[in-house]
Amino acid sequence: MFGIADCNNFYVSCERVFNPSLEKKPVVVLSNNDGCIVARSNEAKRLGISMGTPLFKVREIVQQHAIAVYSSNYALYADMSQRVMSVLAQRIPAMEIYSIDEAFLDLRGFPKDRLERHIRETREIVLQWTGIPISIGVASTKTLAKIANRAAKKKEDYKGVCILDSEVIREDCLKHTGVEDIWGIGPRLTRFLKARGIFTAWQLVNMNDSWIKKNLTVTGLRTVYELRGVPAIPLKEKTPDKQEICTSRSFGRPVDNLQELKESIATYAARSAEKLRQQHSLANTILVFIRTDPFKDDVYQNFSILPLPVPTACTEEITEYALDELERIYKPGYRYKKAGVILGNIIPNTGVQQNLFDTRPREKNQKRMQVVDFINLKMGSDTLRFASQGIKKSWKMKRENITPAYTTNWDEILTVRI
DNA sequence: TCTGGGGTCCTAGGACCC
DNA sequence: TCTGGGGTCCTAGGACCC
Repeated sequence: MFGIADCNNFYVSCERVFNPSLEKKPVVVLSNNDGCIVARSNEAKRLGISMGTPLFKVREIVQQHAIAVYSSNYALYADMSQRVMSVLAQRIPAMEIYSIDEAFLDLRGFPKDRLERHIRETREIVLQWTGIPISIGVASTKTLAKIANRAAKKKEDYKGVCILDSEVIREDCLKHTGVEDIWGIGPRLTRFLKARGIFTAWQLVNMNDSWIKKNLTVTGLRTVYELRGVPAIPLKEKTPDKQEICTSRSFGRPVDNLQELKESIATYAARSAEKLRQQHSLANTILVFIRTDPFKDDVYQNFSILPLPVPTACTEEITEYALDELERIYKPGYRYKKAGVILGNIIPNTGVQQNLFDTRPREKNQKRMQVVDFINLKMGSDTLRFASQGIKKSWKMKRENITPAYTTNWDEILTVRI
């Protein structure tokens, strides 16, 4: 059996741990730059606020019902996530961390009579030790476990745990699951299926394989197998190295000059290089992109890809190239809204093909980066940084209503008065 | 006024090879 | 009038996930 543990309204739950007065009240958390709503408490969901709505479109409802609105606090959420995952890891033999708030659990070989009790206890312990409520779905495949998880969240009487362990329950669940709620079926396939009269998961699993493969490709066929109870998506215990690393942000205000764009690109290049070194890899290509506000007239967007002469993870070198590429695509007279750097063609940093005409002091650079990373790990990120990243960064993203980094910054630790 | 960020996987089609 | 067959590799674009 597979399980999936999913934190309920995760970002909202994190905020509530440190501010219990938010319990039972409508709360939402915003995306970066305070743009869209990306997490909602059950109370906010009931008020009809849907996932991904831009805040400005629901301002009235927010005011009318005094919904608490928070900027994203990723330092806090990432740390809380780690706590939840480490508690799960203590109780479950193997797992795959699937996202910031979800983990697939390997429950193979668990005696059936002890399974439910163990899962329920695990849920209690996570709540008690971290303050985060979770729901757990269990079934014979990942996709079915996802469906069980939805049921665990929706139906009160499941009390947060749903185990889908008989044919009768499976059939009943599939009949009550719309195709749009299947893991792996997105908006486009939903439209396609509904146009052909297929509305439920149960209808989908009864279609024949060749039709599914032809119209939904092999990924769709895998999903259908999983819904039938045949595992087709394995558990990935070890997170594979990233093949592509992207750092991009929208600006807090429009940026109309090259100097500030350069600061942002240097900042994103440095962050990307840091992620690259963390997984002991090197990049072969750098992509830089800039764009104006796509919701306004007179849009300009462009990108430039540079293949590197020698694969690298050196911040200085990556920044240098990235800034060159920026100059090639920058057009004056526009108000830019977003920029980013993507490193691609990533390879492990062992056994690198050298270049005969390379003049860079590679070993020296590598040692310097090691020192920079070490200091930043010990003294806090960005303790040492390149001057090209700018000092003021007045273009940086908007986060007008952010809570302190309670658990990761000594200066922002929670104060309790008794 | 205000609209996120970071990924993976698959396929079709073009370029190229013998 | 007639113009092969069988491949690989790469890229862009589209789909999906949270």
